Amino acid sequence: MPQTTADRHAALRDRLVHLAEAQMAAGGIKSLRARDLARQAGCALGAIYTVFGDLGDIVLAVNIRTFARLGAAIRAAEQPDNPAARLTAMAAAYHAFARDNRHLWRALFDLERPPGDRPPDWYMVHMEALLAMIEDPLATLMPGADATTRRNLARTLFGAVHGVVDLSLDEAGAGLPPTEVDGMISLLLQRFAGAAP
Amino acid sequence: MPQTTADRHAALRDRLVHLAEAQMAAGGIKSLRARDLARQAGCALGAIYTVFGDLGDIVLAVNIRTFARLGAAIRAAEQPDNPAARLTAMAAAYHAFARDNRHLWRALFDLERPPGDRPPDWYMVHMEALLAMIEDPLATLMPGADATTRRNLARTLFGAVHGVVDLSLDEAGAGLPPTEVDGMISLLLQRFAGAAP
DNA sequence: CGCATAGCGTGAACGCCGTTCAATCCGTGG
DNA sequence: CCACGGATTGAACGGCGTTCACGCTATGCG
Repeated sequence: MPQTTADRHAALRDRLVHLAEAQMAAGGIKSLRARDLARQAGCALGAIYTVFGDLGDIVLAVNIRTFARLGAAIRAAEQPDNPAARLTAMAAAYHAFARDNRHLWRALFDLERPPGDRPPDWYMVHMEALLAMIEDPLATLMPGADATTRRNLARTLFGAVHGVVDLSLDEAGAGLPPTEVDGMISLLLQRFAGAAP
Repeated sequence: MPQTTADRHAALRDRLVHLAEAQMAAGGIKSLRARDLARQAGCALGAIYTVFGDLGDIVLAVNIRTFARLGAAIRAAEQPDNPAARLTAMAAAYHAFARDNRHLWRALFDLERPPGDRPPDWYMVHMEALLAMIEDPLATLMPGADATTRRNLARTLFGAVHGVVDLSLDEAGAGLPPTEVDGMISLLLQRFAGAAP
């Protein structure tokens, strides 16, 4: 009994996720086609729906992997003792990851959920982990702040960095030139950290 | 000759843009259907393509109107003399507009352009006008900065505010609670403005 | 070993989409 | 009144995600 049904399903899942990741990295979410995946994976069109509910579920599976790589990239950034420098280093790592994984990174924020329902648990877990990494230097920076304040500040800083990176990677005209992004984010964070509370 | 072809085309354009705006406001870009528009406008399906190249062109026409309303909303915000207060007031107006026009506002940043080509001119014009409004208080705040620096700073601040607003309006888990957004943005801007150059 | 059966994989078919274009309609000039 | 040309039409096209009735195969049983 070398191949149970579950084994075959797991193998197919894996093949589909990797193929979808490659396709999304190359052409973005919108370039994902069920028929292309089936052909590349060597399975029938309908087989996809025996291991995933729909194409959106495959995107979610890819996003899990992307989130893991993003977290690793930020953790791998040097973490100076100086809290402001640490925030800057994390932001630079975030920017670098977004730039180097543009389509996969964008897919993280393109979850199209039916209106009003929560994001998947795993999304929250990864996101909370990211935000916790920001809260850490904040605790040093603002020893007096309570947990709620730190939580809100972390979300503010993340949103701010995310927004600057987002607009700069959209060639939409509102973004900074690529060479200026890290410097400007650094300035923003330095000024935030530098002002006395 | 009460109705030339051009008149009829102009009237149809107008009807289609307004219907598309209503539909997008209610259900977002993705809820726009050529067949719905044709039925509601009382025209044939093909008639749409006599006045617009494709559905994307209708979205662009709606976006022009949204951009104009956004600009008006921000100009209508009180403009205190204090530069930091002015930035805060503009950011609050931006947030309020985004909250009250969620889907139309989001459509502004959902331009799907073929990769590598510039956004339409009108987009740049409106965006530059927005950014110029930010540069104005910056000139007061940092008298020594040259034009390029001010331009980069304006884009940084816009991106930062945009990012915080964006994540908070996505119920994606990374955003601030709605009640905290204005306060946190204000704090961010105050700290930015407050630090000595 | 042969047969019945359960369940897995298949790909044609479904419904919906944006877009096109041959056919039709109609206002106009002769 | 007719003929003509541009404007309008909506059926048709190609492509999409998703489904499901069918056939195949692998397994348990007589």
